[in-house]
Amino acid sequence: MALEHAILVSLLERPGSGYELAGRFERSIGRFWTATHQQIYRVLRRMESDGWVVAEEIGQDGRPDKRSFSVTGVGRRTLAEWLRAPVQPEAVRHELAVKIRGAAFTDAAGRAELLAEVTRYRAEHEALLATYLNGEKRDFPDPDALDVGQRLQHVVLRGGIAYERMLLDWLDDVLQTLRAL
Amino acid sequence: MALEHAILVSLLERPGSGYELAGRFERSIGRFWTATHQQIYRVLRRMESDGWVVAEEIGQDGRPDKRSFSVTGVGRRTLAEWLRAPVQPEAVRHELAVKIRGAAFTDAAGRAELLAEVTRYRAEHEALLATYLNGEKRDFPDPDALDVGQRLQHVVLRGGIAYERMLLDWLDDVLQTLRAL
DNA sequence: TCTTGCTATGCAACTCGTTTCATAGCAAGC
DNA sequence: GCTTGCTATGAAACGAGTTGCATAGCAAGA
Repeated sequence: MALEHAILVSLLERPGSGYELAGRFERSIGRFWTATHQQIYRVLRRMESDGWVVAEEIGQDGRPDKRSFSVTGVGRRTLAEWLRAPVQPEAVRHELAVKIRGAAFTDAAGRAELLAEVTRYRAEHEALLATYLNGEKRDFPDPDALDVGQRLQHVVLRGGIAYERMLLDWLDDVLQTLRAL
Repeated sequence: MALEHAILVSLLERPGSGYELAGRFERSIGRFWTATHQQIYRVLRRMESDGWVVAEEIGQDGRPDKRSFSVTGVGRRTLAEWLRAPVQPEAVRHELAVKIRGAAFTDAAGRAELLAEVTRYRAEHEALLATYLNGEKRDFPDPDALDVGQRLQHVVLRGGIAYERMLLDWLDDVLQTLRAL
């Protein structure tokens, strides 16, 4: 499990409440590690009781109080230790690939519907690539003038961009293959 | 959940026992949908009681009996229905990306260790690409002489190859970035 | 001879992840 | 006035996935 560690990284980049973290997981970190607010709150409680993070109660008027978390020395050391450990082999789950192989066992109408679905899926990822490229222009306009953290964030974003480009090319290949059956 | 559907596809490609399925998930299907033998047995039992598959008891001498499963008409229809449904947005979990961003919060020694780990990880995926390319040469030597099922299997394999190539390029980018910090 | 490994299936316990629901006040729009 | 939506947190239940263990016979190698 690495949700704890993803949270540690996010809180080191900037302290924040569970709610704020959930928002970040929706937006930026969720690109490479997804989590719902339920998971985040549960894991945060465990991390707090293990002393990895501490909460600061912030009373707000008009809004519910929030608890802003920051990483402790223990949390930093835990992260450093995890960084040294080998990357776990990841569990691949590519539903579309299953569907494509499954298309061998349906009729022409079913394959036509799959083709339409792949087209829709492609458009979704084209939009995602566009937001990545926009984010890159916005956040990293001058790649030579970045600090260490920004350079690392940038290389991860480049990974997302490379992935989306590869995916779009492959989806074109899939569409051609389906049409040519 | 799509483990059921991955199993249906695999059993349509060729009927087999839970054990054989587990082997296929280790080797070929596991490239895009992982599962352990525990999951497979459990799901097979549910699928059997729902009438998606039927078992044929095969007594073997010297070895334990096995139950070979094949897909029923109900199973086929279930698969066809699932094929028509939209692809679910997948839960991305890219541990290495978390580690790379985490590297901003460790010292030079920690970053050196991460660099070594990325190098090891790269070698692993280089080997994986080699087995994909070998499999492609072996199973699809003449791309123009394939039936529908093989064409679809081939395009999925091409996806795997494209992914690994993209990943290797990106890992080179990561290594350069880490070295230049 | 002993260990390791393969075929073949399964139980039990646990952790992880998702979904649904609940509370609560405020702001914005219809 | 009513609904929708945002900030902010959490309980409860369920479903999915992992890990460890058990059985059992045979084959191969140290």
